[in-house]
Amino acid sequence: MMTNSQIATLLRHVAASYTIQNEAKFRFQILAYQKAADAIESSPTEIKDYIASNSLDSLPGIGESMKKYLEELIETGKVSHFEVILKDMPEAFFPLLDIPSFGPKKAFKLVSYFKFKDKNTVLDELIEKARNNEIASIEGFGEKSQEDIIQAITEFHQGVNKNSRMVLPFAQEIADKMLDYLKKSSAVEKVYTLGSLRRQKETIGDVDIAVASLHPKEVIEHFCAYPYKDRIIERGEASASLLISGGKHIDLMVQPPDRFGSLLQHFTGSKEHNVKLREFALKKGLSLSEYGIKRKGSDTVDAYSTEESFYSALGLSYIEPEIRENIGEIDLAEKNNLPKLITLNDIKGDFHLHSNYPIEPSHDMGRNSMEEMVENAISLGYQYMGFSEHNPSVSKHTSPQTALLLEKRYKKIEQINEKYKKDIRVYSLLEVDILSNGDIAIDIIAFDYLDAFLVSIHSSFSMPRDKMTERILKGLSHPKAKILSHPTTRLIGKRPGIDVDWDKVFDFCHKNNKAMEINSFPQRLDLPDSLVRQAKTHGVKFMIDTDSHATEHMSLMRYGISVARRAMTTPDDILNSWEYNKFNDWLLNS
DNA sequence: GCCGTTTTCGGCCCGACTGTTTTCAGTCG
Repeated sequence: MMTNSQIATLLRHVAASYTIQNEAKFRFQILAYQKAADAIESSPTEIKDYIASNSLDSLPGIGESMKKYLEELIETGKVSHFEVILKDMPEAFFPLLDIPSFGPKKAFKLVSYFKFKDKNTVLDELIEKARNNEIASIEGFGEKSQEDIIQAITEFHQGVNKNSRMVLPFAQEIADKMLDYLKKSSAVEKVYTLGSLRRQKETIGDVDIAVASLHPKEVIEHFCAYPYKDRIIERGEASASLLISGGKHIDLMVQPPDRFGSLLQHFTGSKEHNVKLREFALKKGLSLSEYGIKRKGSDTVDAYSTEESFYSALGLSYIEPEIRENIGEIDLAEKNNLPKLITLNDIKGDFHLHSNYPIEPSHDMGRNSMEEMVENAISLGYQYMGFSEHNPSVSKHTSPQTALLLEKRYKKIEQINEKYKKDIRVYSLLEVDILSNGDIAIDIIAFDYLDAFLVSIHSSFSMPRDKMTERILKGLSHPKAKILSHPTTRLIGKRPGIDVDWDKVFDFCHKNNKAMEINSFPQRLDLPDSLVRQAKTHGVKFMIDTDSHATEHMSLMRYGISVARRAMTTPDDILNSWEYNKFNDWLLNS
């Protein structure tokens, strides 16, 4: 079985081989293979599943030929066309491509020069050659590049065991620290976080920052003097880049205020959005860059101080950063048909809250009392909320004991409703395990003490797809089971999601008025944005919840909102943005 | 090799920075 990332690597190897064989001749094949590799790598759906559903060409950059190659790859484990392209490349060539600052040319030159043979030792051998001063004399290399090779491989070895991408709050913290630092310089007029952090992608590689200033030199000077840097990676007139601890980069770009709009647009990306946007502009005879817009045949570059004016000059309505991912947003902007995305202000309740109310749960309890969480919800302006502690543990309780615990809790929630009735409606919910056979962890005699419940998977994560799908559908089949909580169960960077026939689950949810949760915990963000998009096409509705185990977690809602925005959802799609009566009707009567 | 409101051919984003050069090639985003 090949993973998407392994397939992407294979395609990049093909592109690199083409580059060595004849870059000019294969120029556009090289681009095509790289584009296909990007698309596959960033796709959450396995290639074999695309093939199974015959939808491979829905991926941008996968056409007729690539489709055939991938089918051959999944079926036989190899592609004869690729083998012909790759057969003359030494195997020691490929590991070098993983090293930052190495491309195909440099890698091939060194491997050929030293006649490296072994892919397992080539990195060490190359460092050895550099230390022995055998590289500086090669044509096109020198003392500095010899040193750079040692540094690049060493840093690669240090960083390779770490998770290479950060979860959002971690990256935000790095960015905020730098923003505070930059604001100390009087040369800085405006400063923004851009790149994937501005687009609120679920994980962040590098932190990108833009500054508006009439004195770029001073700004770069100040930036490069950042006390928490490991070293300066590059330093130019309008941009610079720092390495900070953990192998992360902070990249900076500077433009004067009157060109800040095009800089924001350029540096926010995504790369795929920008490429598409520039192709779109070219057809209108316009060439785009961070400096502005150049009309064909003209030498002047028109400046735009805001992104709105930049997009408007292309005949497009403003595109929110979260959806700049080449997912059809440019077409929609051209037709002035972009959806009005959900915002944090639209949210009227949180439905996945763990208090410390003692019901001897199967998993971790919350830290705060029900009252504390209710008061926090009121301060957030919510109109309704639900407590959904984990069910009492199955092994330690008989079914009547569980019912008794839930009855007591129900009375407690009734008291709370009485106390806070002017401000908020509190529902009695529960997060109920779906056991491995599809049964749920509470008995029907407990249902009376619940307005509704969430179901979720907390065990037996690796089951065959058919069995797992059946398990989820069975768990959701109870009338009061309304929400599938953290549906994929993934933990970013730690645990992949479960294997499920999502189309089947989404169809079931749509037909039976069940909701998918968008869990806001930054390590979860589950459903992921791409599956939210997929679910939306089935007509599925969503609950954005925090899964809070303490009052301060309740502010994580913003990350779930980001996921929902990236999936182009509107308030109509998000149940907990609905007015109370409509929402109540869905929860209790649908 | 991909793609389409200039559609089945003939295009394909745009520029910064570095090191090794003396005008440019390679890499990156």
